[in-house]
Amino acid sequence: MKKKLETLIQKSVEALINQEVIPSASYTFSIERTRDPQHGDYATNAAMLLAKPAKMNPRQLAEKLVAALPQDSAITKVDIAGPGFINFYMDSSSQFDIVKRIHELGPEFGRSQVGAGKKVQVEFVSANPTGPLHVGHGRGAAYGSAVADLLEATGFDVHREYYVNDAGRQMDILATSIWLRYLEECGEAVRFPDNGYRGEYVGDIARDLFRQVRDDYRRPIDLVLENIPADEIQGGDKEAHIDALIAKAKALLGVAAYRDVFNAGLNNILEDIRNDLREFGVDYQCWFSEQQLMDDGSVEQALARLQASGHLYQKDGATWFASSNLGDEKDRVVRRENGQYTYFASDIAYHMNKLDRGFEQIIDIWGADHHGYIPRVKAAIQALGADASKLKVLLVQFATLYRGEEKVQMSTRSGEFVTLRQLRDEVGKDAARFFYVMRRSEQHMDFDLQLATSKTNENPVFYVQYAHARVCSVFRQLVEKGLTRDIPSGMAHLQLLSEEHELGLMSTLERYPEVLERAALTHEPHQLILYLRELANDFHTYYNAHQFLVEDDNLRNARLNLIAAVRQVLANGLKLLNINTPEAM
RNA sequence: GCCCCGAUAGCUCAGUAGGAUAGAGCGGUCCCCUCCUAAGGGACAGGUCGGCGGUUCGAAUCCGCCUUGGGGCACCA
Repeated sequence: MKKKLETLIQKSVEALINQEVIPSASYTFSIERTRDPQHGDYATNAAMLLAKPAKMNPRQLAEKLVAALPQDSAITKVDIAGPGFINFYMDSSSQFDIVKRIHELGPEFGRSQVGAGKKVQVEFVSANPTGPLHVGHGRGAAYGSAVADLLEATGFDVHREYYVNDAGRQMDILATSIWLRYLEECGEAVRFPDNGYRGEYVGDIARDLFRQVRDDYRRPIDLVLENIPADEIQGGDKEAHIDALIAKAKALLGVAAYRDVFNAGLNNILEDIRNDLREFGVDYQCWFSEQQLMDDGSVEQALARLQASGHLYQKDGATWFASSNLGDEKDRVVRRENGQYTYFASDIAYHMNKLDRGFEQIIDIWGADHHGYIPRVKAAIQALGADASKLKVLLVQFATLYRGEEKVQMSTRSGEFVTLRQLRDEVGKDAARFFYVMRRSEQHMDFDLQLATSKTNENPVFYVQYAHARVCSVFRQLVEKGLTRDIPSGMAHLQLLSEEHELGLMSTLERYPEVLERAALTHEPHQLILYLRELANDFHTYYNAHQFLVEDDNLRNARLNLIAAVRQVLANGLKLLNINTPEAM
């Protein structure tokens, strides 16, 4: 319809060019669905945009444009309004088709092929396996899976991935923390390091370990603390302190035993994260191990490639990547003076791997605090010979947690944080997902636990779910009242749906595919939420204004078909967001 | 200091390629169940769109400067 109008207006413009009213050139103008029904169904700003080249006032030009407009049966009326808008009123007989289309397509309604099978990878959450997921990760999980699901619904070939940072110092700190808790369990008088992981789960893992190996990994605490520099609270450096403890753990335990403690932590926590996400409705095609990149030589290969293309150099005993030539603000170390690769080195290898797997678009979803990291990764992609625009980094701002008025401080290390699992237990999966995705991802978000956990809270997810349940309820009432429903008859009498509420509802239904496509392409799932709230609102208003189960068979059947279409679209949207569609509440 | 993201109703936020009178939810005041779940609906009140310039027929939206909140600037991950 929009396209049709566009060609009609284009013809009109060409006519005026031929009459030399407007200088010859190609002009772009917009055609929009109007917000206010008083402005017809569609409007164009063509007259206002062409007023200047035509050296005429917009309203006069609009009149000429309208006069030159070819006749078309779909247009019932054309108006000139405001500063020079041309408003189009369309023939209403076609608007009923939407009810039929939704009925025919069912769950498929709204899905499309705009993605044309393009291979897209979406990497999200990728939290370090050093502790359970907290509510900050939850936002990334909800947002990332919504983006992936939207892309899939619009025809992209989507691959969801979690990058597991199972190598590196943080994991050693975890392993050492577990070992120290284990020593406590054995009866040693341990002083826990300031920089260790203090969460309860560390103790849990340690106790499990103790049950399995008893005293096998026990070493006298005096021996452990021998030659360890002072901790922060003792006036020393907490980093040096913990590093020395890690080294000592490795030395006293030996490779195999240390590995055992390390894996106890990794496997335990990873399993927990996996279950957590699965229960949250988030599934991955791949859990990608950083350690594997180290083990299979990918990191070396990646660096060799950068070396070969002249992007690496040595300085101060370290190996540097000359990223500042490629848009980064400074060069970055990839291999430390001590011979160890940096986290960035494995990330280069990881992105090389992504490129090699043939993804046409790579989407990384990160916490907003990592934004400074973007230029160097883009630089790496360029240095590897690919187009930096293949990588799209989407940032998710923190969800600031409140308990009533009080802000909840969160730190994984200190162990004072609210986990995603706790959140789910308190507010449920549906409310959690809905809340997280309701806001634009780059917007800071206040998540008041007390409000979200309150039973009496007016949770917006209920509002949408309730609309769905209400439709179901009407169909139950239909049976109870001994009335019948005839779908074909309803379709044949859709023109009886002439109430303002009904026409508005149909036009809202018609927008769903556009909303879905737009939400997917802009990576903005909140647009879908907004739409669902609007649709629910339209329905509730209609519900209050009119009776559906009326005596008149034809009208009743038509109305039932309309509300069935509403239910279908609500269900399609909610399912896409992995939110339940209750039949009764 | 440099970089990123914000600043819109009392609060939390939308605002679709610059468009017509800036919207919603919550909170406030008032109204609507002899009727398909009132977990609903309707009405009213509430705004210098952080500020000042600029671009133009037209700016919350684009550009510049400023104020202000958060975040980031490692041989940590």
